[in-house]
Amino acid sequence: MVSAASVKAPFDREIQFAAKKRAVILSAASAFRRRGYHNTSMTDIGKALGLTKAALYYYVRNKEEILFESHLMAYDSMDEILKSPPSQSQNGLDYLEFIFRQFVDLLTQSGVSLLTDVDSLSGDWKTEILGRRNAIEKRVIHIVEQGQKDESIRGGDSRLHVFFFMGALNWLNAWFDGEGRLNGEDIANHFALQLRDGISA
Amino acid sequence: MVSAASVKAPFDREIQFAAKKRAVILSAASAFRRRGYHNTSMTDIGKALGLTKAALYYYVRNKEEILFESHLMAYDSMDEILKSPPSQSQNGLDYLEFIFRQFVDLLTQSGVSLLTDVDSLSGDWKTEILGRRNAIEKRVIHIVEQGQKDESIRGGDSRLHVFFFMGALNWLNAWFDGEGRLNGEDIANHFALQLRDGISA
DNA sequence: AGAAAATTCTACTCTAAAGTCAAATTTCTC
DNA sequence: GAGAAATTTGACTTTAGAGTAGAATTTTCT
Repeated sequence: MVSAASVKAPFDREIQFAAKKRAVILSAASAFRRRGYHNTSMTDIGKALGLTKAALYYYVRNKEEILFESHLMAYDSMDEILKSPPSQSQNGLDYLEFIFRQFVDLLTQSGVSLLTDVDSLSGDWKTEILGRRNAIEKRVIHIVEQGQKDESIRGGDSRLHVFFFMGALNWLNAWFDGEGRLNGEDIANHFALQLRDGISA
Repeated sequence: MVSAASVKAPFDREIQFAAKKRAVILSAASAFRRRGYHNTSMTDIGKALGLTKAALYYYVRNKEEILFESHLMAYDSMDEILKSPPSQSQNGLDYLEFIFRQFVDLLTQSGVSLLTDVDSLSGDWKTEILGRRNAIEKRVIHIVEQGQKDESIRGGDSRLHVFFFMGALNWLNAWFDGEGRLNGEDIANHFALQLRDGISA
């Protein structure tokens, strides 16, 4: 169904503004991922969108806000993925694989990027982002521990289990570029298997 | 045996200079790892050694050289590790574990850091560093392929196998901090197991 | 001790890039 | 199509931090 609201969207000022702001963040995030936050100037970000640097300041307060929102966007997506609960038949390992696959898809299919440059954020912004990352990590660790309880996942330090395959995810984000022989699905399949075999009981 | 050369070292000008330069690089590399290249100023680097910024320029041409040498230092260590050949009894998987353990030890025990900020290098320096990284990756991929041949490692895209656990290594470098409950040996044991189980045939 | 070499410092300059502002342009509303 | 609101721009200012020069200090050597 096409809602009344969504039909009106193109004429709604706020929605238009939000959509453009989002485009700025997404485009910048992609550049940050490829070249790094500090190697991407506001002029670069503008140019990629056919704008001058000054126009960007109509959408964001400053460069740091862009970095902050880039991080948020990634963590929002991950939170979204983590919302879907396991089906009753699913043991911990299966559920973990299910989540992990979606993480891989997120990074390979949607334009969302996992950024590493948290230290370029200051004060509250940094605190919030670190908090979000931590919460996600905790959530995944919890899934692993569920799996250890139902004996689908082998024992051992659950955090170390998680750090290992989350590293694969972060690294994937760094080398994957959308071109090349490897497509997202192949990677997801391969990684899912390596994840399973690495920690299954 | 203490060689004549090493006894003389403290009086040898060049050796003293090289040792100090090395200390600059190592200290800076550690700061780069923790806070990032661009969030570490030359003044910071100097302060950590009880020097002013200007004094650093007695040892290095510019900041970029420090980044370059930091990278080199890590890759030299990894090359060193990769030099030891497998023993005749060792299959591909065992040899890979042997190498991987030493990589983990390198990052947790010695002060060496794996940096990610390659894009802040320019021209030849960037090319060289990317080349070195590539060579190491190739070498590790080759080990995996040996393991696939001797059937100790399961089939599948060898590069993807490697990307997975090399991601764990890079990520380890980002979160490990020397304090905390987890010591290097525990991590090495855990990671080695997860590596094996993830790809063994 | 005194000269020479090595090392470090103070006090600058220079630059890239972030951020600002008032004016120009485009888009929407009636 | 006129006026208002939204968007974009060119031409600035500002700033953090890299890099430099020459003097000052420390170390080494005879």
